[in-house]
Amino acid sequence: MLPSLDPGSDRAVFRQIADHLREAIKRGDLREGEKLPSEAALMKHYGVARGTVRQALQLLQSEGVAAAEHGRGVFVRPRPPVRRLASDRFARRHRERGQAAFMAESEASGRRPSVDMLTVTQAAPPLDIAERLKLDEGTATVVRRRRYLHDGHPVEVATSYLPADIATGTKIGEPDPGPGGIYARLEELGHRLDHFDEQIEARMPTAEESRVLALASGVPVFHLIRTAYDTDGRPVEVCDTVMAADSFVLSYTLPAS
Amino acid sequence: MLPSLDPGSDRAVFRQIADHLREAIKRGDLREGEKLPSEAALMKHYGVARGTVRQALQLLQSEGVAAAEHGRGVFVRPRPPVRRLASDRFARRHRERGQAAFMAESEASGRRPSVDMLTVTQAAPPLDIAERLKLDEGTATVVRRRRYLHDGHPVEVATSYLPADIATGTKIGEPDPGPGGIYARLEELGHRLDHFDEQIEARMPTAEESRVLALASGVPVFHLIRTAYDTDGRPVEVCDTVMAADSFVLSYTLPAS
DNA sequence: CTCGCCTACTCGTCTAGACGAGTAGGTAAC
DNA sequence: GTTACCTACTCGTCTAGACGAGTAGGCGAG
Repeated sequence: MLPSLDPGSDRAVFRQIADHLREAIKRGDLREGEKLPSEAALMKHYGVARGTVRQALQLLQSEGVAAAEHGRGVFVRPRPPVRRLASDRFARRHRERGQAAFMAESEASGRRPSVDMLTVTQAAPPLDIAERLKLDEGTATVVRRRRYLHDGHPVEVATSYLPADIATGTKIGEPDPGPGGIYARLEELGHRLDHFDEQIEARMPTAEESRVLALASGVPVFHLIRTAYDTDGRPVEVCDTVMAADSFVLSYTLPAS
Repeated sequence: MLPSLDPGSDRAVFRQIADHLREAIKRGDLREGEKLPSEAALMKHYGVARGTVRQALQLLQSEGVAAAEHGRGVFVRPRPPVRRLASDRFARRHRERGQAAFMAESEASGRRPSVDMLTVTQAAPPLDIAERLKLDEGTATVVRRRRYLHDGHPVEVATSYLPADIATGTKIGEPDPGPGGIYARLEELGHRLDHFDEQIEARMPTAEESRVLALASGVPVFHLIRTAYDTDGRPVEVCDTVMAADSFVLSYTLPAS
């Protein structure tokens, strides 16, 4: 099934082995979730040392193509179900049905959403967040942190910051903010939402993020920072979100004029 | 400068070494572009084998924190200058100044943009592109492929597909489409642009992408697929773009209503 | 002064072996 | 039948060494 090494090639042996396995996956010889040949089998097939085989497998893992499981083997990394996030996902019409954005969308796609590790505290935000909220450094905010899961698998951690003068003493400062989520509460408090600015970066996860999101190696994260503005032009919330990039497709509509 | 190993810890030695170096970088002891201790120096400092040191350095590279340069050393990966892409970047008012989107924006941020590896061909698009263009499989399109560079560094490769019945025989089918780029030409041809749909994914690069974009290991890519619609609701262009994720921040405005 | 070579240092690749730890299936004791 | 153990197989970590190849600086020949 796997070809032999090309001794004339100047491509490193471990790269050639990785190429062979990658092709086999692409061809469909090895399907999603299927087990790759064990290190021992590859050593025998190619007649190389274990270190060389491991380099090849390491490469595939860093590409996000394969994932090793201790004691079991190396497997073709299954692609998790993808959530599509549309740019109208925070539109009022969705909110008025009484569901927060994540839950509504996730259920629509036929999956079981849940929230986890919810904490609500009061603290001064990081400097860049304070700037976005147009607050002086050290000004108190209500900080809502939570983890979102999809069919039990963590996919996203988000931290919201709201100026304390708006949120303290309201349902926003409580673990359960009630139907429609914090955006519904903000509007009830007289802060009619006008628009959101969303900034997107992609990078490799920190060790901490890798743990909390249970990420396989070779999976980057989306880092979203969203600022909500009310109709007075005041920023009323900043939400800092880290998402497993293999679980999301983001989608936006851009104006042509 | 670097601490010693904790023999009592159950954390693997190579992870501890990577932790130490990561902390040193975070603390600022090692600055952007600075050289990490050589493998030999780390072997001596920690009293471990070279393989162990290399595992630690490999880990940092896969995190995008460091980058090795053959024969020179391992360096704290400098963060390249970032381009911010706003959601109005294809607005008509920009186009009317006679510059295509990339060039205009790049020069505004004080950098030297250039385009490279430009090819224009006629071919049937991949199936998913054909679907977005609402074309039957096998229908011909004009395919424009190019690479964008920023101060001489490649940052983005893009492939545009336009229905042949619109584009063939126009300036869109020529290497230089003229002032304002292909969107200006489309509008002149009577296809007034209405809006764009942009879909964003993030993933690790393929070997091919890694080469063309000269990516360091540990740098993911943004994969954008943008569809342009005219005022008749007809899709008139699909642009498939792969961007070095460390060189971009994407920014969008979302409606609240 | 310039060019080319030599050398020391750097990372890249590969080998051969050791021990540890997680998994899974069979088997023997209860 | 259930439980506990044993064993074979898997990947994870670490060692010690070899050779290759790219880089950069010094030094001598021209």
